[in-house]
Amino acid sequence: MSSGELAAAAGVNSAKLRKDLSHLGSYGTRGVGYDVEYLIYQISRELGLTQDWAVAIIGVGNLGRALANYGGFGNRGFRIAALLDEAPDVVGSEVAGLTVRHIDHLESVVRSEKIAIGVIATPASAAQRVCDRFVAAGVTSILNFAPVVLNVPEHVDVRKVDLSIELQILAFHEQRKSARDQGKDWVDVLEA
Amino acid sequence: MSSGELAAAAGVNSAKLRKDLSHLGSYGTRGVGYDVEYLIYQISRELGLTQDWAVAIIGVGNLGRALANYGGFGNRGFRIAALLDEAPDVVGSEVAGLTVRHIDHLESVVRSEKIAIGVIATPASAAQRVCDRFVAAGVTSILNFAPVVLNVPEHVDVRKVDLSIELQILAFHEQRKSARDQGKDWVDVLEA
DNA sequence: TAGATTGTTAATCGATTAACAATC
DNA sequence: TAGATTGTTAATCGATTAACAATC
Repeated sequence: MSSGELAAAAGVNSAKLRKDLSHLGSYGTRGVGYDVEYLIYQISRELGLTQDWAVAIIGVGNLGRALANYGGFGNRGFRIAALLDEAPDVVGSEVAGLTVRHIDHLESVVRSEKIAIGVIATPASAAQRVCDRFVAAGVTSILNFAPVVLNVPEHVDVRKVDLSIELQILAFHEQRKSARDQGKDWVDVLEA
Repeated sequence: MSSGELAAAAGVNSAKLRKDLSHLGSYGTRGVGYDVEYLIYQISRELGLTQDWAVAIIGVGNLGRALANYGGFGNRGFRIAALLDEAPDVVGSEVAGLTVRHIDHLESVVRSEKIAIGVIATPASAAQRVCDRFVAAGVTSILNFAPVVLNVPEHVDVRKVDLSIELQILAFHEQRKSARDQGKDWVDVLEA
């Protein structure tokens, strides 16, 4: 498949597509194009999707359960390897095929399961404490759903998922729509 | 407060900050700076945060419950106005202070509650059907948590929350870290 | 009036795109 | 060899930043 076809499918410029792909290496053939199958493999490898990543979820409330049951992870190389919680009525129960363990086992679970990514789905009040334990146990990638900004050392990556930001973006567009209906053209300036 | 101070706090260039603020209007005073209180109000208004937006959540499983109980929405102008589901054992139960109604009431709820944003937290199989009903009922902003790409008319905004993308970003960085440990310097090129 | 700081114009920088030599 | 398409260099475009006239 040529860069032109790929670019059209992706909705980008073909020169940009070729330049971007060239960062990964020289996987095309002049006069012929790209082997899509091979390209998918190379990109997946580059993005780390060909590896298997063990994930631990801390906090087995509604959000933790939703994450544990979310099917999309498995086929992208993520394996939910452990669920931990503090509440006695949750510890020991089975969720998404795993037995929930007490949070006291965090350090030993990180070691035995080789946890690469820690997911924090606890209330805000517990998040920093859990984070500190992850960091002390050697986890350097953390996904935080709690509505607090976590303090971590330089070498640790934290990504914060703030569900209300998505709503805010929609609300902003919604407002623009009604403003435009009222002939307030200035809103278009902000579109850019 | 001067643009220099604001820029330092936000970690951006002061000229950029001034230029960006100038898009909203001329809210600074030469020789003096900006009134932060007033600036916050103007920006909030611009972003639509001073309005009250009614939100309906369809699908009251673990994710729907987590969203309904998420505290962060209220103080940003979002009000969960309705929870709808299909399952008889969920309909009629109380979640986050609201009684779950049957999805048959979608159209009437959109009208009576003046729903501005529809949140789809159903299984993938039901998402498009729910989406179509939202659109037919006049909702033009949809937040989709189901792992499917929704088909909507031009004038409808859809935002898709894909939880595995956040994990993928972490995995990519995690891979970079270990690659760097092995002296593979090429990964740094991708950082840009 | 002198000092400070905005809003905006001009200069710089980086990213996107067009063009083309290399080559399948 | 002739046609096609890559990988990359050069040109273009837009966004960021520096500089400064306007003005509080």
